[in-house]
Amino acid sequence: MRIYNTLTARKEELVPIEEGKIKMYVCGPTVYNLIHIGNARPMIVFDTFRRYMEYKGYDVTYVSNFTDVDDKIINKAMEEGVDSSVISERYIEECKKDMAGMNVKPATYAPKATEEIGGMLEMIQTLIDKGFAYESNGTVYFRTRKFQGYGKLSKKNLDDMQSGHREIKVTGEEEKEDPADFVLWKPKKEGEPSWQSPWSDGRPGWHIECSVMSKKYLGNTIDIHAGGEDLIFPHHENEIAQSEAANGCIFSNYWMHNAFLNINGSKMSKSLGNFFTVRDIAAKYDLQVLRFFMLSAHYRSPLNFSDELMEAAKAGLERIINAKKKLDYAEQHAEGRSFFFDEGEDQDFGADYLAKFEAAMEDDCNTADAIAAVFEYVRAINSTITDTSSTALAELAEKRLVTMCDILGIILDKEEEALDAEIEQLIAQRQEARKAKDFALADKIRDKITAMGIVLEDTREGVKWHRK
RNA sequence: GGCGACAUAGCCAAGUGGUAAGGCGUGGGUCUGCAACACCCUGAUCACCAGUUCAAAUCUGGUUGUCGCCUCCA
Repeated sequence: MRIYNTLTARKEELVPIEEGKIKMYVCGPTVYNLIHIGNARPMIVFDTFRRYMEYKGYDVTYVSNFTDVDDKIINKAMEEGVDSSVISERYIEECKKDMAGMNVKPATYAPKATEEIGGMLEMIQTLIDKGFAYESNGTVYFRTRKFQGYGKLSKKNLDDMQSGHREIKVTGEEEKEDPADFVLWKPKKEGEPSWQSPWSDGRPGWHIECSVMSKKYLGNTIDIHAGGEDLIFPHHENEIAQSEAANGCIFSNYWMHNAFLNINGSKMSKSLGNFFTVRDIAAKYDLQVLRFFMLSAHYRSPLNFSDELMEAAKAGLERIINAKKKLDYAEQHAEGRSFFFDEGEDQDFGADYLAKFEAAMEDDCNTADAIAAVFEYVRAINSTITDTSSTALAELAEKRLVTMCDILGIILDKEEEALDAEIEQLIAQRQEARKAKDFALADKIRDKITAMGIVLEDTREGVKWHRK
């Protein structure tokens, strides 16, 4: 498998530290609100990457944190007059619901920053002891210039940055030795959550959290660290500085970053009024549609979001689901168990499409190309498999289709909750009317059923239906 | 000001040296009582200019345009 490594700026063969195992860390959300669809992109693409690696037989340890101590959480808590843990716990739960809806597998470990303070205190102390950090009035800063590799991920150098740097006068800023230094620990203000430390009662800086959680659950050197491209600088650059300075070894061998999701061509923001939470989308679509939509472009390309594109994604996904239904039907009505004589050339049906699918995934997780293979396979299924095919052929075809969709995290036979007795009765009545060639009545009944959100399909084999 | 990405049919999107995958949509057809599903047919010379090459969407230089990061941010 080849993946694009931000650190080296090229595609590289993925060689795990330990054969057959992948240790990866994906930066998780700050839980101060419902997650938005931009948050969903890394969750979906890296979950898909994980699924593919697991399909290939790798033992993947997947760590994704929740940042549950942060200014935004504290502000929200103050607004509501509750403890900040009330806010973070609430949105962690909501986030998990959204992830389930998008069929994102739970991480192997999903640590919360507030439960890892001990490790942070240790790492900060190590950095101070090694001369990479210093304390001033209770605040601990990282001595950026002391770390020689600083800028290697984002390809920035400290001197360039300075020229374009705006004047930022935040409290405490004057106490920095250098403007590029960043906070590892800061003292609490009144009413803020805090932990005791040798330097002050306070809380950790954002960057140190990930360094520590990665180290605890995955070790000093990991295979892959991933996240949104906006995290490259400063977050990931700072993580590298902290971890490598403290641990004395490479932090992560590969860095993967997904591009941003835009809304109607511009960046999503509350002020522009184009801000959508995953929950907003769930009100209108099955979240599988959102997932499918996200995978329709390469993860490193900017992706635009709009109603029109969601509708197109929905239509495409339905095409795949229809093929699965067709196979289910064929299996149930097959005329013979084993392959028929004239199916000789189909005994490895789908192998070439699966190969194409895998080849696409091998090339930096090219899901857009992989989906093209799925569609080509769907066409092949639709035009060669019928209810007169053998069960063996239909099952083989289905197995391969499901394999591909499992990797993409698409569930083909979701739903079909039992029909209400009422709807079932209506369908029966309509069939009666059709038999009697009373098509006016039949159409009237169908309109009624349609109004209930059910789409009927009359096929040679009988009436099929699905929810709109 | 510094760093970087991108520009492919109506829309979305693969393809990074050998004469353009796939999806949605449109139009035509087959099937069907009709509709839906499905199938068949239907569409681009790849922003522009110059260059390298037997050969470029694909490499080089330039032009134009769009976007991102440099500040909390997926």
